[in-house]
Amino acid sequence: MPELPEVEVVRRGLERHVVGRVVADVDVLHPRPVRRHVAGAEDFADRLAGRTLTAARRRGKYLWLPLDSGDALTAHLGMSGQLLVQPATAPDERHLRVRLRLRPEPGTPGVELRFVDQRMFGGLGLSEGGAVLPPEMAHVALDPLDPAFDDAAFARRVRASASGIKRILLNQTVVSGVGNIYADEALWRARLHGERPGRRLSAADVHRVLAACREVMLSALEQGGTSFDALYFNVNGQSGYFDRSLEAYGQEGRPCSRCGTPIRRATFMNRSSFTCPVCQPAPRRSPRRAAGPGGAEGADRTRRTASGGPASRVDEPPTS
DNA sequence: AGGGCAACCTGGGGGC
DNA sequence: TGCCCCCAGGTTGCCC
Repeated sequence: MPELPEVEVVRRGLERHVVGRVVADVDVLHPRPVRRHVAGAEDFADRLAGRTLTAARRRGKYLWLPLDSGDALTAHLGMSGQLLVQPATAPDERHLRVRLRLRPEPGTPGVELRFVDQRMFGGLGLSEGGAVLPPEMAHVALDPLDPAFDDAAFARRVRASASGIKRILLNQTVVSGVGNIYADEALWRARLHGERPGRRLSAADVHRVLAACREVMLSALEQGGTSFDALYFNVNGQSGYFDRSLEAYGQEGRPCSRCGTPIRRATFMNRSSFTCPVCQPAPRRSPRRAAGPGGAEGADRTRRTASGGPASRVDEPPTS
């Protein structure tokens, strides 16, 4: 599950191994990953052939490689995407979707840039005139590691919002690069429950969770960034960070390392959230009760277990 | 208008 | 043994 650190590791790998190379030709083996290119897979391949990849850039979880044509090759890894640099002789990966053959340099073996993606939530694109910043990414905010990230503006925006802080952290138009895993980790570090409405947080709360986002992402970046020396680089969220350093995400039932209380899993936003019920107390009432006029569905009232069960969570098992 | 949420995908794993 | 359902979650697009 690539979030900012994993994508940044890929960017560095691209910078090192493919920038300056010329695309010889392109095979689109599955149409879905280039679905965003409305002119079709063939046009996508034609526009890349013969072009030089001049840089490797990133915004949030999006990548792009400016071309000498002024266009850009764009990439998003989605949930399961990988960008691999492989010798042309390497056997095809099971989920190989797009192959870019790079023009061989004298005296070196042929190399390919391969987009491999099991689930195909991600994809490649060709952004016209997108070398500086693809318009398709203009809506994406800066990430917290960007020196130009405006902490004060972020705090103002959070504190003006009725949404839960986790939802805000996952909103790429507010802050980019944070996904479900690092959101949970940052909230655990900041001792904040993800359903706490932004407008009920103090400025100190917001700065604390922002600092925590930076800490967890930098920590992951250090660990991931040490392991891609080889020509082959493979990043799909499996950095060592995942095994060693997670305090909350995926730790259901394990004792919180601060207070020993078992970490709890809850369903939120159609996915899992992991929290320490003691360090990260849930907001008192459901975040907003009947925020709007149409609260019919919300009739499912806050479920409360006296013995310290789930404080307030709506658990709806999908109907089968 | 902006927030909330289902759909998009596939393979692995658990349960029966 | 085999099948079926659930689960993972980033982003888009639709609905309210």
